[in-house]
Amino acid sequence: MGGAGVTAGAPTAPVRATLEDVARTAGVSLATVDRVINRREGVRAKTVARVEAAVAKLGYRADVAAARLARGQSFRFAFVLPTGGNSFMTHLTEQVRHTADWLAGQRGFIDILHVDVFDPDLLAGALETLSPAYHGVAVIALDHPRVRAAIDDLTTRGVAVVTLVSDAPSSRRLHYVGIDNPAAGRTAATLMGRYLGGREGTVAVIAGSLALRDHAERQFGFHQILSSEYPQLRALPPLEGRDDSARTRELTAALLVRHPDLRGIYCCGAGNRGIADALEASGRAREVVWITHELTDHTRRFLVRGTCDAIINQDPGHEARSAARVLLAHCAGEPISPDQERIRIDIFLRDNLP
Amino acid sequence: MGGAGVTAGAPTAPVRATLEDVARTAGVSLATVDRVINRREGVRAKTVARVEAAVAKLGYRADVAAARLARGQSFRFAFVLPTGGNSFMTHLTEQVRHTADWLAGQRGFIDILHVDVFDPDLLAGALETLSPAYHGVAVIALDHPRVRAAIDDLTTRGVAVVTLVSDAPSSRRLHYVGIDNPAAGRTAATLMGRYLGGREGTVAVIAGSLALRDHAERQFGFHQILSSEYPQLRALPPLEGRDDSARTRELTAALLVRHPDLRGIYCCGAGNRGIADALEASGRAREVVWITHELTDHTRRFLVRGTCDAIINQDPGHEARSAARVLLAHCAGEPISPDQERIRIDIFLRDNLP
DNA sequence: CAGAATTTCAGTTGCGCACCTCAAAAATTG
DNA sequence: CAATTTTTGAGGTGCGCAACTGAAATTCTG
Repeated sequence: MGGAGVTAGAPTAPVRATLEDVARTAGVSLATVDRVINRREGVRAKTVARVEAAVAKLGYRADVAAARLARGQSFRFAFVLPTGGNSFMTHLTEQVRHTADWLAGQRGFIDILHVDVFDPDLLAGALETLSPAYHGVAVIALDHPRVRAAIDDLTTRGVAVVTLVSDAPSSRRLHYVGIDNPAAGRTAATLMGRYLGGREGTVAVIAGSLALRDHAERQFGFHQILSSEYPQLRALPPLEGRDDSARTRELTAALLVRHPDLRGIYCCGAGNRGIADALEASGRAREVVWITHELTDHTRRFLVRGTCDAIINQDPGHEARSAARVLLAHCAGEPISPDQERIRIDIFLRDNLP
Repeated sequence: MGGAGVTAGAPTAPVRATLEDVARTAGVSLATVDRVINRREGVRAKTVARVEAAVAKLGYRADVAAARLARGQSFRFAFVLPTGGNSFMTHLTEQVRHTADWLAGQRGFIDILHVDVFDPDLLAGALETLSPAYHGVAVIALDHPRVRAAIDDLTTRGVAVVTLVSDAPSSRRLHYVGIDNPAAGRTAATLMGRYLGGREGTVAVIAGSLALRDHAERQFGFHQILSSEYPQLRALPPLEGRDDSARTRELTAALLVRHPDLRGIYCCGAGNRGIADALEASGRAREVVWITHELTDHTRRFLVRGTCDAIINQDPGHEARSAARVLLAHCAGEPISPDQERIRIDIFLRDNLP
């Protein structure tokens, strides 16, 4: 703007135009402006135009605080989270609790329901018997016909459903809050391939369960890139550690014995303590590249110690807030800004830990 | 909670406790509750305790919409951004504009002032002549005595100052919104070292200007890790490309000629088009590991094409929103949640691009 | 052209809170 | 005990908007 590259004069008037200002300059009453603004019917086209001109002229923008207060509506959301669960789920639950705290100031209320989300019948049952008082539901979904049906049913009943962390893509859910899992797997593969330079050898993949859509998708993405871009690395068939440390330790220990040329391990689920134990016990922790998911107290320690080489992460805080924002915006008929709601695939090395 | 792992009964009452509810259960008047809530004086300790007990019992939380409306205060913030500038700065400016849009609904108003932020005198001058009508300022700082003095002066006058992207650590700014630059440099070095496996060779560092604190810090962090962890890689003294593509192309071309054993380039500033051009012209784009900063349309293309190997990024959208949130929270006397305001060091590979 | 049906508009209320005033009540002091 | 100070109550106002009520203006009908 200004000549010398500096424009530090007095700011433009900080006063907001109110509905009344609009009414006055349009020469109509408050009520008429309200009808135009909120798209109620019963206003002549000519009057609408007059009001809209006034709105444009004054740069009127509704005060969201006043609008919310006047509307006086409040919303109830249910977050369906796993019972028990691993560190990541514990973090997520905690973040949902924080989000609930914040939302309580915004006329939004979150109830956390704990369900065994890995059992399709239990999960579907929980969704089916959900109180009709809820305006929205966030659920760690399972891509299973019964669950899908339950989600579709809720949607039909007018309840907004967002899937959280794990999606049910073919359902009629409103939105998915979580990462692109195949892309996360590809990211891990690229990192693995580059870290291993041109070396030949074997790479193992350990999942919690391939019945879980997110684990399967990560594994798929990983294999896709590894086989096409790094043919000198031989990927073993994926193992299932059931997200259990003890079992994962055994699997890892067996791998290390059976494959002296083991160069890398990609863990696309939980049970990381087992992997760390086995790797450290074998004495090959530094030479084997281990890439895993989710930043927790444990994985952070393994990364700092050098046992783990990279962590692919999704930010549970962001996910919890995003789910709440999407639900609230949908129920209040407000728009959302897509790129604020996109959950990124974080890569953490020892050096960029938050 | 529930026996079968499912607790999907009727939610607790969705009604919010109001100030009046608190007054009634505490057996005092609205005015007294107000005095307690807003920490006004003139209330006996015993009465304070009674009110606080009622607040706790009812789980009372002020309705932020109503509070904001009643308070009726509004805030003006100035964002001091560079004139012209590179892609990153253009993105940032756009994101600040979006943020301004959002903030306008929250009784916050942002004016964007364009200044040549690389000239300490101009920048300090702009800060000094800033209208006193502003409650807060976000500025891309320069770590220079005059700028520092200007910031301290604003702070003394009661204006909240946050530094954005580039800090002035020794000033009395309220908060720094940006990444840990030495850590970003270390991250680049680790990636470089790992990507190059055990190979020997030369690594070049290109900065915009080492007089810029962020560039210097990145370069420092990079060298630190490279020399201590990857001694087989020889880091050349940093070059200054002045964030200019043409000049950076020449520098890069000269590097490629002079150092046949050049294995990697770390660019901790702008001017990436020059690097890409020179690398692609030399035919060594695939063998030289190039790591750079800031995800833009250009760097994204270089990454997808394989010319660039990794991008260290700070999210300008997050930074703009965070600066606005911090300023607003400070002025309104509200708390901020630190881990939501922490700007992460993103690593982007071809596979996890947003 | 009267009367009915419809469209268009103005006026009013209240959301929950902050902030203010003034007077009454209680506690403290000499 | 009276005089003084401290604490509390009652009440009001207004923030900007949504939503409702009822009346006036317009159009339609026979």
